[in-house]
Amino acid sequence: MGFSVGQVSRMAGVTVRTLHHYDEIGLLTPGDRTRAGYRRYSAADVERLQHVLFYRELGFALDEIAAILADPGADRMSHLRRQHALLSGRADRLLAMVAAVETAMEAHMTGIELTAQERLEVFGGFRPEDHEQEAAERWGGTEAYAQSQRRMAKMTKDDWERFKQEAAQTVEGFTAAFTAGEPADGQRAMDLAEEHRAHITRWCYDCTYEIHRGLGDMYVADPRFSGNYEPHAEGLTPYIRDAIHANAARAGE
Amino acid sequence: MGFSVGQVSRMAGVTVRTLHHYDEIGLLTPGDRTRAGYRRYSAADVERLQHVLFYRELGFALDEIAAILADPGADRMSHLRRQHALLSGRADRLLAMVAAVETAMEAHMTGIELTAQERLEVFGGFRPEDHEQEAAERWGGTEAYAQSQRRMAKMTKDDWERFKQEAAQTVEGFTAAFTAGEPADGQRAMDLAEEHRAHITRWCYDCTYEIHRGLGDMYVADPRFSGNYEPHAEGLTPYIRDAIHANAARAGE
DNA sequence: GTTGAGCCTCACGTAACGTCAGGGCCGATG
DNA sequence: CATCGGCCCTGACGTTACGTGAGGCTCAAC
Repeated sequence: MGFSVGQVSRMAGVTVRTLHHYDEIGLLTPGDRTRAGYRRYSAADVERLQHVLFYRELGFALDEIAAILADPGADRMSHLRRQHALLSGRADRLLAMVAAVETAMEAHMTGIELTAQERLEVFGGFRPEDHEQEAAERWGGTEAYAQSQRRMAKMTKDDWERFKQEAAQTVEGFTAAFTAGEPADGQRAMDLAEEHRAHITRWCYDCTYEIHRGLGDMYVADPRFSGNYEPHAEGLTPYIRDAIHANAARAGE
Repeated sequence: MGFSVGQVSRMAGVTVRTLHHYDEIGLLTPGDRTRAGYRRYSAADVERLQHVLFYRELGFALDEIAAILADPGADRMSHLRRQHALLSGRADRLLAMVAAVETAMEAHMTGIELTAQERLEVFGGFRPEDHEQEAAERWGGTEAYAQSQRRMAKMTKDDWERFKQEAAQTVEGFTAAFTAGEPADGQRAMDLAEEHRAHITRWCYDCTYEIHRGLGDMYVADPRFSGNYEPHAEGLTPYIRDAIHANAARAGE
């Protein structure tokens, strides 16, 4: 008994070449060979292969996988814990992205018949639709997002303009604090961050500190936000993010 | 205005070299250059980059991504639909894996103090624990799995032996049908598949046709199952899977 | 006894970058 | 105004994780 390369490759859904490769680099050396030199994989070998593929799926390099599997201090339970942490992290991200796409689809459909043109008229290039998608992508908040959608949908043109003006004021404040050289974890910057959070809560949805931190990170990462802030002052976007984080830290959690 | 390579790389979380590479292969050519030859990325360029990274994350090759993004017939909505399908597929798989690891952890902890030794004694190598983990990995059934756990936990040594005997009978039947050359989608094979499904439902949990199909696939993929079937006849495992699929198709959905 | 499927070992090819090397741009600073 | 540090440029070779044959052995089956 024991399995040949072909059998193992079919079981595990990899190519024969991959098995050869893993043998070459010593990641998975079959326990035995026939007298003809054929590789013979034991059940234990196949189990090891499955662990390899598991970690590979999660994006680990082969030498890292070798290190993980070689660790003698790692018992079955610690492996499971590690795998669980890695998997749920990935799953969270994916679910957030799914939610983002769903809401984007919704926004796309409803937005068309409602206000697409009008919004463009009012805001020029700043399209809330675009921001909504990305926002959802980060905090994946099905709940908060739905809330936001409902409120936003009811807003009139006047509301939009007031909303935008308030937002602009906050940005002004941040710009002033930033160019004045005040630290991002200073009193003023944190107060502005809190004001920003309140602004969102008032107009859009209940913005927790956690969500707020997510927003801050996104501002830096997304050019549609940073592109709106950076023209005021180079480096303003990370400054705002840091202020948000400092404010969240101040607030407790 | 417009962004430099460094700025874009920081925004998107990629290296400068990656942007150079995408420029080289024509996947993402910056809209403009300064007189000094510096790349200048427009907001549209950055958006394109985000789409590229999105599909890259999902495992597409760069030339495939180029094709996707080049498709003139693809409007925003069809992109969203595609992304949604891809994402939810991945998310499903990940969630199933998370559930699998969770139940494996549970089984590991409770199993040790309960019956680990006894089960080993009875089955000599065929450890239901191991099978449970892998089963859960496929159909990720929190519900069905919990049910199974509860029922299994109550089984006595005698129950286990009857269970195993029934299982062996089914395998015998499959082996006979297989070696007799009867097709996997034939009457006999499908009946055996149905019997197998009933067997699981009786002893373990409510095995729907969908779950059953998942099991069939797993039997082929996992050496702990295939290793138990293949000794009866080479090729028996895929035969059983095909019979299960045929039976599920016959049953309607 | 030969034939076809499966296995072996080189060995070069490829995708998607990483990593220097050698050399311009440019805003601040002495 | 020189120069210094940071950012940018273009080659060009290195790396990872295999893909893809070439040429030849093995083995169950007809």
